[in-house]
Amino acid sequence: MSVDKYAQIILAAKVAFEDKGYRVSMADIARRAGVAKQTLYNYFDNKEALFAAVIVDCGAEAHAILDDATLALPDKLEAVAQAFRRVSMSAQGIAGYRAMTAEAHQFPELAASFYHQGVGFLHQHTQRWLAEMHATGQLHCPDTALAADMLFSMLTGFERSRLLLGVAHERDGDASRVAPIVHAFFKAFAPENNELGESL
Amino acid sequence: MSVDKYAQIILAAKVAFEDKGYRVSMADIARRAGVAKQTLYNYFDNKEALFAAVIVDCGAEAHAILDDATLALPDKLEAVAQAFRRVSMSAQGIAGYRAMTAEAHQFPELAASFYHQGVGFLHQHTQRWLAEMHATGQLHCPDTALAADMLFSMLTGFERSRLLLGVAHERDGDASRVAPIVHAFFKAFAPENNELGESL
DNA sequence: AATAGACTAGACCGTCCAGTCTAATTGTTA
DNA sequence: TAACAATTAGACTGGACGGTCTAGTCTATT
Repeated sequence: MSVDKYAQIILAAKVAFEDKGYRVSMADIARRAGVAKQTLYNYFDNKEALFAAVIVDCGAEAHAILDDATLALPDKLEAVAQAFRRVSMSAQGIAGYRAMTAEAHQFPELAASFYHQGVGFLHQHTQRWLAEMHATGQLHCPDTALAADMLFSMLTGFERSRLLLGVAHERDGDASRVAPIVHAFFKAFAPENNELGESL
Repeated sequence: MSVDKYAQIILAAKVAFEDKGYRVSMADIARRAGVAKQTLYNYFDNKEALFAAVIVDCGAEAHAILDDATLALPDKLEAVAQAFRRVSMSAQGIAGYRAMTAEAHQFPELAASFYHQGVGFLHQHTQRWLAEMHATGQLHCPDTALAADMLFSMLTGFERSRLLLGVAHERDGDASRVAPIVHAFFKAFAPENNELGESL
């Protein structure tokens, strides 16, 4: 029962689940890990436990990256947005999202933790930060939950759908969109300190 | 081979796929349809064909609603946004999205048509309309593809994730968010006819 | 009454898979 | 070297499922 083998199994299982979803057979995972099937069962009680471990691992990974990025928050929202986008729109991010959403019914508590460890956490942070900006008059943003939703929606939303559906590929998830999105966000929530006609 | 039975099967299969994803057994679908398993195979060559028929049916349904809504486009973007949101965030919309994205690898051409019949179509329309608005100076929106992405992202994006992951339920997909989102969109793409300092 | 075609119920086949079991092998420690 | 734990390959079980087939029913048309 070595740590190496554990990591090796988790890694292979992660790739396998990303590749084929929860459907991959345990035999397939064992083959990818270069390990006997029984060894999987030495480390994990059953397939669900292995899947859960993989998801938790992904969550921890994402959490670490995002947690790191949020340190920059007061200064640079854009850096946080970049990090979020890098995590979410990577091939692994998309595959993980697909796998987790597909199985959310079967593993509700796991799905919830996937959310809260990942983007939900970032969402919370951002809300606090928006509230500050609102209080100091730098933004006009009374509904921080809605505003945070809008921001993170723009950073993944529609492109993610295209990636999930296989309509677009890879290169779409590049970083060049972050700046205009963040810019648009600030403009949308700029304080109304002049006579802007809001025609609609 | 009656039209009734066909519709009956499609309907039951739609509910079944929404409920359990592509995994539902044909026996289950037959049971729900109140029909013998063999009858399914009288109407459809195999499970894939049945799934495809269901997806096409959903696509047609969504397309009809959205096509209708786009008639209002020059006047009321908000009405279109409402329609889009109603389709996307309904329980069926979410379940269908989940089922289709989960199986996109297995049915790439089907996934593509799902996209193009649904939101992709709306996206195209909106782009043309944004281009017009940009040309007449009503909006400042040089990259219409990006802007349309941002709009539709905000209308579903983050909330859809919560619904897919089972973190939020139903009521989130309500209509009250459309107005502020559309408002924010217009503000973000308002023409820059004054000395707004764009600090970021 | 006879014919044809759709329908039903359920048995059945082959395949795949989660999970168990066993026997042999390897590696480590004493 | 001896003992022990971890690992391996692979056979095996039980069950689910896609898909086929069959025997027989029901309905409408001729």
